[in-house]
Amino acid sequence: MSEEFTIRTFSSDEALVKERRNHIVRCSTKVFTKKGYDRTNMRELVKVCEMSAGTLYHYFGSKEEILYSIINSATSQQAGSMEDWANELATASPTIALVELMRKFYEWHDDNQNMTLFAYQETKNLPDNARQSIFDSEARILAVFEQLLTRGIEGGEFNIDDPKLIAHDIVVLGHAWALRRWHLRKHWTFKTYVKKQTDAMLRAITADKNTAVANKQRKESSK
Amino acid sequence: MSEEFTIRTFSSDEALVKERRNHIVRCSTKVFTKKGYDRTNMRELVKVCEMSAGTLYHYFGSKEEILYSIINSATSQQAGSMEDWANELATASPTIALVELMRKFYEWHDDNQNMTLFAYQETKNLPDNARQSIFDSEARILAVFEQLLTRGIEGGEFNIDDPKLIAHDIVVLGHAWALRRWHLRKHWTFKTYVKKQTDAMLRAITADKNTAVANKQRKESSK
Amino acid sequence: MSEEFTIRTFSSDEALVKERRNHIVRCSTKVFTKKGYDRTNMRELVKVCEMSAGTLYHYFGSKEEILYSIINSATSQQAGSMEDWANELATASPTIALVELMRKFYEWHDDNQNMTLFAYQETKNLPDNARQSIFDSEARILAVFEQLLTRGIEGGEFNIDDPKLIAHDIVVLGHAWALRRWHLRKHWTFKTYVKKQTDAMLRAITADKNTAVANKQRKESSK
Amino acid sequence: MSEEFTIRTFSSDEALVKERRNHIVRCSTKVFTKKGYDRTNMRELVKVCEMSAGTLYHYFGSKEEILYSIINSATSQQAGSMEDWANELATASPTIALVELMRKFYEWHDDNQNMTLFAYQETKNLPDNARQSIFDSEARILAVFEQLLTRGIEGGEFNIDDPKLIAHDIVVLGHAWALRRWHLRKHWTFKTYVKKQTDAMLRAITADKNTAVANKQRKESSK
DNA sequence: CATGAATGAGGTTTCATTCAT
DNA sequence: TATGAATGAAACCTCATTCAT
Repeated sequence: MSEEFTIRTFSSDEALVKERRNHIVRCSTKVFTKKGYDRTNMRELVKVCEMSAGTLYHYFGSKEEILYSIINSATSQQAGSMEDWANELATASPTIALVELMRKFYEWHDDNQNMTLFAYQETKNLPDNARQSIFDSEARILAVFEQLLTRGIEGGEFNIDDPKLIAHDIVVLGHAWALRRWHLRKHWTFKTYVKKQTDAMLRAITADKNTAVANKQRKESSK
Repeated sequence: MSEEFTIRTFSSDEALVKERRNHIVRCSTKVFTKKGYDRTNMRELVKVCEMSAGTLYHYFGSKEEILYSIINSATSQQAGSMEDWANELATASPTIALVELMRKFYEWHDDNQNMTLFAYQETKNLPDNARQSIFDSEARILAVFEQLLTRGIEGGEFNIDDPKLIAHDIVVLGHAWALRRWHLRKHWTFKTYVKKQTDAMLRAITADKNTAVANKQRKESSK
Repeated sequence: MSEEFTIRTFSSDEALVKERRNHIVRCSTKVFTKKGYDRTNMRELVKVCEMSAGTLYHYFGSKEEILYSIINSATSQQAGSMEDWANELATASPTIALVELMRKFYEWHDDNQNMTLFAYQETKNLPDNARQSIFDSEARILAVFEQLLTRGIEGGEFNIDDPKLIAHDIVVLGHAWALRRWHLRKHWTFKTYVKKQTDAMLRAITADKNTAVANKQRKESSK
Repeated sequence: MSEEFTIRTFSSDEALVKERRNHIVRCSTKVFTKKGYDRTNMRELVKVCEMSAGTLYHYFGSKEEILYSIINSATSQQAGSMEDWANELATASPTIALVELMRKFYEWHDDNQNMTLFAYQETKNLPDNARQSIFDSEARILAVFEQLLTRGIEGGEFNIDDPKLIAHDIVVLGHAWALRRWHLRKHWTFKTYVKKQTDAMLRAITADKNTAVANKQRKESSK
């Protein structure tokens, strides 16, 4: 089993380390996601972080560790938000919850378009254990959708074979808004994109009334 | 309007230029898509092409021009194949044609997984006019699906609001097989992935019988 | 004449300065002699000294001053020990005293192998006045042997042209045990090395009986 | 068993590689041995070699590889010379041969004083396999003296217990001229140093006449 | 047309030392 | 007195591209 990917620091003041790393991640995210990892050099990074190279290397051991932190921070923060939103919608009807959650998810990728592409680009080049950690956050996001879909199936509201795959499709179509903005922007605004994808998804997974009733009865009789 | 992205050569023997460029593109595709553009250096490129640096620079003006050629060659070749297949299926029923075309398209991305991610990664960094040329090929692929969907709608077989968006979704879910192989491979084989996505797509867009008849009539009465 | 090499401090409490400097020298000797001067950084030094960089720089003005102190401390301590031992052996027969003194000297270099090589390596790079100070201690060690040899000559026990050179050879062959351990360890243990070198030395410098008597007479008649 | 220490090159023209490496080694030896390995930077090295950094790194993979080449070149060249001289003296009497060989050996270290110290300093920091290769050359030099001493013993001319140790002492006292020049130069010129060490060595190892004759007879009777 | 040696700017990272706290 | 975060010059090495052969 591979060890956790660790980030070097020369400081032992945990609060300070956390603060400085946050600062560095926040500042470098912009330039990294805009220009790409390899095309951004440390000189530039240091400039946007408004610190000296030496200071930066007190809190990170390498450029790659910063890369990891940027992607990991974005992805795990996203996963956390999704889980929070899902909790808030735990009592809403699956349909309403799904619409809302998709909207939130798609909004995140609208707000962080560069990050979405950046994560696709650079996760590949991370060391195994670092990549695994990113994938874990990704999995949490997929799980949020999958659980909601499963709730809908159990309630008879949705009629889906493979909720895992549908969860995956929802996520991919959200990413697509960021990954393929050049094509999409020509034809749809963000609002219409979300609306249309949400509608299409609901149409595809909503059980028709007969089926819904049948499903519900089947569930209940099997208790 | 921006000028076309041109590729420098010192040779005037067009046939030779074409042959050498093909050779270079073919040889360097593998190493570029595997290791990434920035992480592949010219020394390695020259080695896999089995030529000297000087020769390579006779037929290409820069590393970036090779990058462009690789992506452009792959994308336009893909667009060409899609158009050919669509022509072959021009008389088939839209449903059958769609299933077949999706399978072909997904197979392409299964066979060229690295290329799919590579194109997403690197197209961004190309100069405007080069990027535009890639996008044009992408647009041809989308058009193939859109036209087929439109044919289905016109024939009353499909019931779709926005065939452009559906075409886009089909394409994105094909790309996903390559982009997200780490997640997908855990749960589905290529065959089941294609089957499930195709089925889901058909379920979502196929008009139920009543609707189909109604659609057809409406279409015809509006002529 | 060049000024003495001085070591900066920001403190005026002499006892504290002495204590702290001793501590630093003692702690850093190990890591310096093991890894080399240039390959040991201040971070590591500060860690083994269990103090902050700031504190360390209160008692030393630079890394080089620590280097000097380490070598000087070792060499002058060695010189002191040799002088003490020589005094203890002042009444022993020259032969016995020499055997004993060589053993002590060789033992020192067996116990401080890294230091011996380190002093050879780094003394060269010290500023002139610092180097001179090290050389003075070295000279004291040579003097101990030279005086003992001279006593033996005067007593007619040794038959030597140039006791200064013999003293030098004794010292060098002691250093060799530390400098050339990789070669020597293959063929000899420390014990046999000392025994053999001592025997060889005695054989080379001991006057045969006739010569011894003649020498003694010559000396006395020349008074 | 450890692999050989290899030196990277990007060229496949062996003759050119050899020539350039020779040039680099020759030029950088001076500056390296004068200032030390760590205190000499690549900028300076490149300047004295009159080439660009890129060119230098075509023929060596790292600064350390140059270090190795410098030491290895000097040591193996020295070993070669010693073997050649020993061959030329193969028919001379052991006493004459030893005197001559010592003179040659000491002259080498007089001519290459910086190198001698440099080799002692830096061999320690080389990787294992590189260090081993240096030690092998060292061993060849020791073997030259040991074989000569053994010839002298077999011919009854020398009376030595352990020729390996004597060989070692001869070598160390030669090195000492370079390592300890600051002390030695105060008291002896090179000529007198060689003369005195040679004389002392002969006195120590030459069998007295009775012993010599006895040795010879014993040898012959045992045939 | 083909070669591959040469370039040198620019890449990432380290380091001894200082000084505000 | 003691701390350790901050500095920024300078370290080693790589690279796309050229041009003499």
